[in-house]
Amino acid sequence: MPKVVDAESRRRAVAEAVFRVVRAHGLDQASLRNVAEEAGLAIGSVRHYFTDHDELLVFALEELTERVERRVLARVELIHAAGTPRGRRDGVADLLGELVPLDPDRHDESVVWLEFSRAARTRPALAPGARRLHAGLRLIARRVLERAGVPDVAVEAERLAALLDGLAVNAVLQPDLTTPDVIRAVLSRHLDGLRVDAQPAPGSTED
Amino acid sequence: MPKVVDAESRRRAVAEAVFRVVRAHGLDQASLRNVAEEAGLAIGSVRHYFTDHDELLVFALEELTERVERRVLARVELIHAAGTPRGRRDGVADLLGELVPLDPDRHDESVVWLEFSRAARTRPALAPGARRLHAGLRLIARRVLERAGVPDVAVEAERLAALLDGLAVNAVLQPDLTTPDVIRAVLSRHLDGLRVDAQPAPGSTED
DNA sequence: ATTAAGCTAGCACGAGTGTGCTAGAAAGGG
DNA sequence: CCCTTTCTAGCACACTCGTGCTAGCTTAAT
Repeated sequence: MPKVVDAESRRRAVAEAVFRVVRAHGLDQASLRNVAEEAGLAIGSVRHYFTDHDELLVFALEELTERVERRVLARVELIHAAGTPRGRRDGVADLLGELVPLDPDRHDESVVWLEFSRAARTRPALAPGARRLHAGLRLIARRVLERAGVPDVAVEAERLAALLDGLAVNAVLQPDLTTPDVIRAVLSRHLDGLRVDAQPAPGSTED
Repeated sequence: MPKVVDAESRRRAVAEAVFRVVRAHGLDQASLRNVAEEAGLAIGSVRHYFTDHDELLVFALEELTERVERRVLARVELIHAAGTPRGRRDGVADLLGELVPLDPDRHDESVVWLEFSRAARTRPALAPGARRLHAGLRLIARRVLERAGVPDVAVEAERLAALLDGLAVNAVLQPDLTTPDVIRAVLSRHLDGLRVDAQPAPGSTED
């Protein structure tokens, strides 16, 4: 048999190249040729792992989603582990901080998120992935607020989700004005207004 | 002399065509050919009014900005006219509602705003216009909060601006989930949390 | 060493892009 | 009338795009 290459890791490497191109020049510049060059491969090689241009973008979007989900789930574990209300509040702040561009890595992630989400508006192939990310954020917001005993969770979850998205968008579009310090201050102010460090709601010790 | 055509109104008509194409298919589809067809003109005609593709997009962005500014300024007039605190609070709510996609027209406007702002990240020609819109929103937020006597205006203005941007983005990207009702509820909740209907700050009767 | 599969590399085609340039149509002033 | 200027229309060029297709390289099993 031939040279055996771990196909999945190769696909992930190409997805990384997609992220770099999108980051630097926008999603519409993520052509097969540009991505192949960024990945250090010939265009034919990329097409050996992805039948379609669409499939490449869909895979990259799934890759992004999984990466975010992995990070968020790790944070959820930490919150479960924390016993004191104080520890919980810090855990929540860290969890939400995970979803907002506080460091260069997450900044890049937000850039790619915005590019893909925007593209999904006019590219049907990307719509399911974008929807999943959107719904995931709302789910997290809802869970966090329920646990904290915040009233009117439906509206508050939308408000929190909109704030997080807004901060991410601002950091992406005007990074010199929306610095990590500003983001942290705004987020902290919002949590104070919600009294997230209050006692947990009754019957919320499990799950 | 020849057939005299009002050049400025013709440029504005072409800009409208840009908006329609961007709305329907995204900014990267706003090629000279597509825009010309949408405007019912030949590509050569469009190029008679715009030397460049960039100039066309920059003009369209300026047109969008002027439209928003006109609407906002009209609202500011109304707030100045209102005497009672109650009237002022309603005026503020209406002003902020002007910046968020509550009806189809403003929805389309938000779509175009997001497309241009995003494009400005990798297209230098659009950067000044996008920056102007961004700064304008913050200026309005700051002014409104100062008038309402909200403490810590710097952070609160960023929070309000991020919320407005986030609502707009969500309405653009997932319009079936982020309905006008949701937007109104979130905005109202946020204003309640700020106590915008409190007494105006001392020395804020002028300007 | 031979074989066959996975992999790499790239040519070719039709479609779409911005732009330089040109030729004709349209219409008010002489 | 004709002329001049604005406007309209579009050809042509070089470029990029996704994709169908093919030829050669690499390597593990026989």
